[in-house]
Amino acid sequence: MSSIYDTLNDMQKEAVFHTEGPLLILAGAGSGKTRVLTHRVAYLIEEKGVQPWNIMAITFTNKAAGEMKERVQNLVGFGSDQIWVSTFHSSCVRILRRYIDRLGYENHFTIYDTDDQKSLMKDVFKRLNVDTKVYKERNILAQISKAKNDFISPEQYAIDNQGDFSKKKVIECYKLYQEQLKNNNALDFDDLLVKTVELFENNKDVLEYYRERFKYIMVDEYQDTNTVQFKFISMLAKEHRNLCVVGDDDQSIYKFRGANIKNILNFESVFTDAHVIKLEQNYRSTQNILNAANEMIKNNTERKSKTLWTDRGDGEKITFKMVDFAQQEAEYVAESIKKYVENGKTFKECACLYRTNAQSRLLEEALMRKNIPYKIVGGINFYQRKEIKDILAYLKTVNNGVDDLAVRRIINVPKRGIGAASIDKIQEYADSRGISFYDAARDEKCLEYIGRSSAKVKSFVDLIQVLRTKNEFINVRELIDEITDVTGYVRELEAENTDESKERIANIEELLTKAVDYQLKAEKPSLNGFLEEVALVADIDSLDPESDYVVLMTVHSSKGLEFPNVYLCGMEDGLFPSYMSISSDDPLDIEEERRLCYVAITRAMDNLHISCAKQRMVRGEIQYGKMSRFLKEIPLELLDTGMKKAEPTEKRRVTRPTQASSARQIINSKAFEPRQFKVTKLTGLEYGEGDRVKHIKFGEGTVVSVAEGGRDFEVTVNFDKVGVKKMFASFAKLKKI
DNA sequence: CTCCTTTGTCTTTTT
DNA sequence: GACAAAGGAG
Repeated sequence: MSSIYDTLNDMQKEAVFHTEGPLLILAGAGSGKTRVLTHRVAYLIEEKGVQPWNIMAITFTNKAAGEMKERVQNLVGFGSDQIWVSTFHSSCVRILRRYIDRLGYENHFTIYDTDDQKSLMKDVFKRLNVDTKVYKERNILAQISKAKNDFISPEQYAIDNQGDFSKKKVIECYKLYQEQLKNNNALDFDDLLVKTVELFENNKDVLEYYRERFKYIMVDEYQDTNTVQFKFISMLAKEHRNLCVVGDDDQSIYKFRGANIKNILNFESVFTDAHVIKLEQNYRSTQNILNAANEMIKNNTERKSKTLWTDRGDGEKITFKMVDFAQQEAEYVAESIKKYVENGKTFKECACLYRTNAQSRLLEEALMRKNIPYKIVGGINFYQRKEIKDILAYLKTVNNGVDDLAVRRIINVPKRGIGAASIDKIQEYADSRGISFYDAARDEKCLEYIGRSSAKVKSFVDLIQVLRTKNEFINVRELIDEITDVTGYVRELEAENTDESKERIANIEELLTKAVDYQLKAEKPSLNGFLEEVALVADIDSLDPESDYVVLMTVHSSKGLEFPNVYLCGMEDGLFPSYMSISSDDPLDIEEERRLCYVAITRAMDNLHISCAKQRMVRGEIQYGKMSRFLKEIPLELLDTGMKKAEPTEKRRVTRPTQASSARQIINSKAFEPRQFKVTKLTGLEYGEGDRVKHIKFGEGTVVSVAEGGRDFEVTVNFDKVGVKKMFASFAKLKKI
């Protein structure tokens, strides 16, 4: 009898069937870990009788969560919406919305992004008379973030760094920063985790509740978890101990954000009875690409040994191109993509990866010149744009009157003649009374105190009050319309009539679309819910698999993705690896860069192009770069430098650590041609489009479409009773009737 | 109070 | 080279 689990290899099966107790899955790049996770969820529900709501799966991005949800849905069908599949951050928000009042916050708290944090810190600096020549907001925030990621409170931080004079200011700032956050009823990203763990520590009943609820916990990208995140999941898993973590120590690339690689390296010593499974078979890339990745990553000392192999065959060599100027590199990439597509391929198969966001500009220009559709991920996020932040600040003000940051942002946007002097006076009044900025602005006595421009402040307050009243009756989209209309925000932009202002209007319109989307999607739409969703999206979440465009992004953003045709640009010493890591006295910094490079290489399925430029502009200065040291770690036989000097005999000397016989390679390489794939597979199904079929759970229905996906068929069926469902053919066990 | 010019800083990566 | 902060003129 066949089942969905037949399509898994032995190691994957072992991981899926091992359901009880701690489990560490070391999953190399492209080894099908998402398949393992989704099948494991299916197995728990279908075979072990676990209730869907007893399962929690944590991913890193919303995109990964969404994909996982969908794939689980296809496998399980029933009750899958009861499983918690979400990111660390949104899980925490969900918990905090319910219980944060126990920590003295209000449940409709706002979430501060990096820009908000900076503004708040600026304010803290002002209050503490911090010399901005000596201290930088970013730097202090980084230190605070580090403390938070290690779950160190301001009080503890003060004790730990008592004698350290250089930390004196940081201690003060951390304390006041945290107080201000609370006054504004706001949490920053790190707080979401910290406050949840705090909540668990101080409220045993809450912890008990979630422990009972999440009997089975799975964590994806485990190598990138930090100490608080580890605390969060280990607290939850303590009772039932069914904690399954999936990760790859070679892909740990978020140390700068507090990720603790020890979480994965020491998993077995913390959970002494942990079962460990290695997934080393790669289903994504050609052997040439894997060899390059393997050879390079070997140079790292801190890792669990692991060698990826595939039975896909050697494939194409990796092309390497060195040019004189960075512009030529971009030109070369664009030209190569153009040729690639002319050969019957698509744009969306291509991705350009780079170390820093700044590199995107040249590529963008080159692609534009050649009329190649593209999308840039990262850089300036949609929600970081001025006009969007302004509108959101209005929404926040309407939603949460104590978010001083939001109120101060918009009190004079668009210009109302309320200047810095008036704002300072209101703030002064608010501080002396211990009330919020907005409440001060509403106060009659405060208006008297301001003097001249008090009428303008009054009309601003009236405006907000009207919006608040209206908010009771209208939805988010209508509220945004109301705001842009009544403030004249859009009208002002229209009058400007420049390219820039037109783009801003378009962005506001896009925000409206997003509000409508939210309205339709959310179970219980609310202003608060909208703001929350908006705060937690990452740029990568917006990647649309349907649209045909080249994707441009940093290597960091590319983690977890795969593309048939990958361009790795700017492979120069000082850029990749970064100058910071080269000049660092910690040799482990360069290892992190090497892992990053490993991630980059392993994104490629069929073709990998590496390029570098001898000269490029960085920060308005010309930099002369040498070829990246990482490139020299790739065996020369794997590279095609385009100089035709490689003799054919060299081909056979390619290191091949696997047993894959050449006969098998030929068979397999053929199997990857789409046409053949279709023919062999289609004959295996007894039903097709339009046929009536029967499903064990869903009853009878009509087949809408059959699509090939991975190693299986994805069948879409419109069931008479439950509607349209997507599922895998081998699992659905549909019977033709 | 606002607009314009000058000055300084930043660049590694982001939920 | 871009962008924000600061300073100066109207």
